[in-house]
Amino acid sequence: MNKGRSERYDHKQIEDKWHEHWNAMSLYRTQEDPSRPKCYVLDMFPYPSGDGLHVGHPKGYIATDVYSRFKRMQGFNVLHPMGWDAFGLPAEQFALKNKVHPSTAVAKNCHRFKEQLEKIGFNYDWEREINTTDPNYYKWTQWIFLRLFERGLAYQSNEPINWCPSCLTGLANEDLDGDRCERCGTKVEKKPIRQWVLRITAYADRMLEDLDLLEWPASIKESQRNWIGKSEGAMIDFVHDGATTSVAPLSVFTTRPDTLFGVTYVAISPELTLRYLAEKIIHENAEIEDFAKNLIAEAADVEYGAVTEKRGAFTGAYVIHPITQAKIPLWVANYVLSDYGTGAVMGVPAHDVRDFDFAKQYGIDVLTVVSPQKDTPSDTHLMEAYEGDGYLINSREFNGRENREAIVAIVKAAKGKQQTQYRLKDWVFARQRYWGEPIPLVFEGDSDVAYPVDESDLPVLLPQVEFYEPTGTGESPLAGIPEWVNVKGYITERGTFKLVTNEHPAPVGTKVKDFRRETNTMPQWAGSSWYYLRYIDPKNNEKLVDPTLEHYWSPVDVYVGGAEHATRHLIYARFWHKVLYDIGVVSKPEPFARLQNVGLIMASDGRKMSKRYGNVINPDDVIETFGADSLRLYEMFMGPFDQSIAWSTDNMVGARRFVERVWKLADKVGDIEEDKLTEVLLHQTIAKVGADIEAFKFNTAVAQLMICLNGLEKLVAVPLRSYRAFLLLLAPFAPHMTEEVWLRFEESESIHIQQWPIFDPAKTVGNTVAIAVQVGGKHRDTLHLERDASKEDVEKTARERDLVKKWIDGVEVKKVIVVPNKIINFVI
RNA sequence: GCCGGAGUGGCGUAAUGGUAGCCGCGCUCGACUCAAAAUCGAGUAUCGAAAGAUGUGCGGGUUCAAGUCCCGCCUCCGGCACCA
Repeated sequence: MNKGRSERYDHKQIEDKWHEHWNAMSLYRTQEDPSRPKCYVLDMFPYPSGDGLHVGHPKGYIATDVYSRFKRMQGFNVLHPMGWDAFGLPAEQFALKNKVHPSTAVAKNCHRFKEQLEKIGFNYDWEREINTTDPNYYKWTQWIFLRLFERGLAYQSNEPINWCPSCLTGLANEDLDGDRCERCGTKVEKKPIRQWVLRITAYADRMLEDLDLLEWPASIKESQRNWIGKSEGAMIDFVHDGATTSVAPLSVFTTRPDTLFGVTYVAISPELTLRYLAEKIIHENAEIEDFAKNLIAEAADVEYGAVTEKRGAFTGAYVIHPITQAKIPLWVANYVLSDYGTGAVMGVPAHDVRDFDFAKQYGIDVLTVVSPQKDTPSDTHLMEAYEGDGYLINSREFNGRENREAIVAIVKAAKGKQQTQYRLKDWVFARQRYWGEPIPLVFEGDSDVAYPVDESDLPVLLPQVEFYEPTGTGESPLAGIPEWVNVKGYITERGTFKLVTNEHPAPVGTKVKDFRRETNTMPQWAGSSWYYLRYIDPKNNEKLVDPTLEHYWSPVDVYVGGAEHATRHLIYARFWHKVLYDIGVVSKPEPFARLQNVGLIMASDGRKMSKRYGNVINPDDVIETFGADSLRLYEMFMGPFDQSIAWSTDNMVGARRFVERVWKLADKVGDIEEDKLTEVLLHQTIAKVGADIEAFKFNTAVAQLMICLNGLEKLVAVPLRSYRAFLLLLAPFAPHMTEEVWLRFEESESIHIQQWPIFDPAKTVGNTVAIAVQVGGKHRDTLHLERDASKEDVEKTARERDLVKKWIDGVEVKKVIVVPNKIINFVI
């Protein structure tokens, strides 16, 4: 029983002690157990920066910790791992600045991060710790690349890509913030360099469709939908006027083929104009060439997103309308984007605001072909474009038909074809930097035909070198390491490159040749696109993941991280997962069944916490002063989990008080019966806390625990039964203190492997209820009655109350509404 | 411009269409103390002495009853944006 009065609550002593014990007894080690339901709870693993953690970082980790402890107590076999996303530009730049090798810096930073995390008392299974920079890990990142390569999902490109002149590397579209480098804010340039690109667009449709399978926040799904940007429409060809049959016609993409008869010009982007000039499709014309070049230069100058004046010029060339065979003037226009669709649009001024503006400005005809009412003559003097639906006019045999309904027929008549267009672009996957996974490909001689490295030669190790500064020429620093680049080997019958060394000579009779390695590395997103699978089988060197284990643990049940990953990590990981699904490595179509976004913790000044502003709160300091349990409780209590809220050390004090009051309450615990009121309170609390944790409403779960504590404190003596249940409910939030107190009353093992308390719905309600009395919708009195009292009794009692009489005497009561156990309203 | 989300005390916030402000912070008063801190107790939306009235961004509406539902606005946050 009660082992004497408690000592003063010494969080430091208690927390250190339990970290050691839990470690020693491997309390949180996870093993597969097909007899129990599994629950895979995952945090977005951190990039271990040199600055260490601030109090905002662990908020999500605390939530998954609470959730996973709760699920374990409910009988689930829980997988809750942690690791490090340690490749990438930030790590490399940190290393350059501090004059250490990235691998040294990473090791140090990981160590520091782990130390900080351990102080918070997380229940991670550290035996499954992973690190994306570990060759045993990136072997499999490279392996996945080879699968992409062999399926034609990785291709080389010399198209101009986004080049950050400050980071000295190419960037994917997703790494841009408008037209600036998302990392350093520098305006990116278009630069044609050789790149590896992943064909993510091939999966656009499936990624869009399968969003419906996911229990994710609506905002994230919406962001992904916007990012993928699907448009249904048609591709329609306009033959160049006077061109020979060998010249390919000009294709335009349109979502409004129904307006085809309203085309009064066709506009092409300045880039396409230059190409047409070069190919002599447009007659040599220095004026137009200068004009197009100017438009390109201007566009590069203009602030991103700014709406600029529409400008254009007639090129002198014509195209032929696919149905009417009319000659349509070909214009160059600054509002036609070169990298969406075909870089050409059909101009329908009457039914597109942009085309209307352009046509007005240059005196181009406006021809109405859709009229909102049937049999209404067209308004030949439109004041603005009509983008709505209606009936076709001026459209020959299609006149009178509903515009949408006629689309298929018009496309057919124009010999066009239905087509879907996406905003999403293929993923620029190569980086011209040192600190990333080498892309496992080789080239023979000067050829640009790539051969995949044979699987038996994986991983392709990143060479340990002194000098790894970027070259700035667009080449990776690896290109400057000839002893790494130049290799000997042969091409196997499977078409793979097999390395030949002194230790591993070629089979007799094989012709060994010189090859050079691909020197680009992978972007930081590579390692994080599949890491959730590695935790399932972290030591496997034969397979990416054992199928039985994968089948047991997949998918991740709850994934927690910041909303800023909506269109990068969460898109890339879904893409890779679907490829792995197609080749049978994983068994579920989606990696993350449920996603919960964690809101930022802002500094108390309302700004982001940042070293730059000097407003960072270090969790180590908070834990030193208040303890990890208080920090955990406060971060869960501060507000809705997904909302960003400012840190307040004042409010932090409240959490600490709560912990101390629970601690002190142990002194009042006695082996006595639970009275009815306390029983109801406990059952209500069990119900509420469980439901709230499941729903990630930790703030109201903690509030309920406080309500419960307030109730227990009012008792002269606290029944052991009640206190026990309370500790169990609090254990996921405050694992150290509850463990310490628990073992004062129990001979048993840890509180964290106990059964979660069960509640009886019948016991969550008391015998009496408070019923509000309203007269004319206004609150006038409160009745305390037996629960489930009849409507008649409630009304009778209410009518006898002075406070009610006062309002209903002398007025006509038209109606009486009674909501059982809640409210009675006299309608007057 | 399109899409998604949010506006409630001094502050963080809470409310299956059913007593708006639970819980916490702060503040006020009281107890304990030589004193202070800590702790404990009482109070704390606004106006009003009270009765009562008012009150969830603004304006309408539906309903016996609206923070919650509907219509029209305003503001803030996030995504996309000359995307054809």
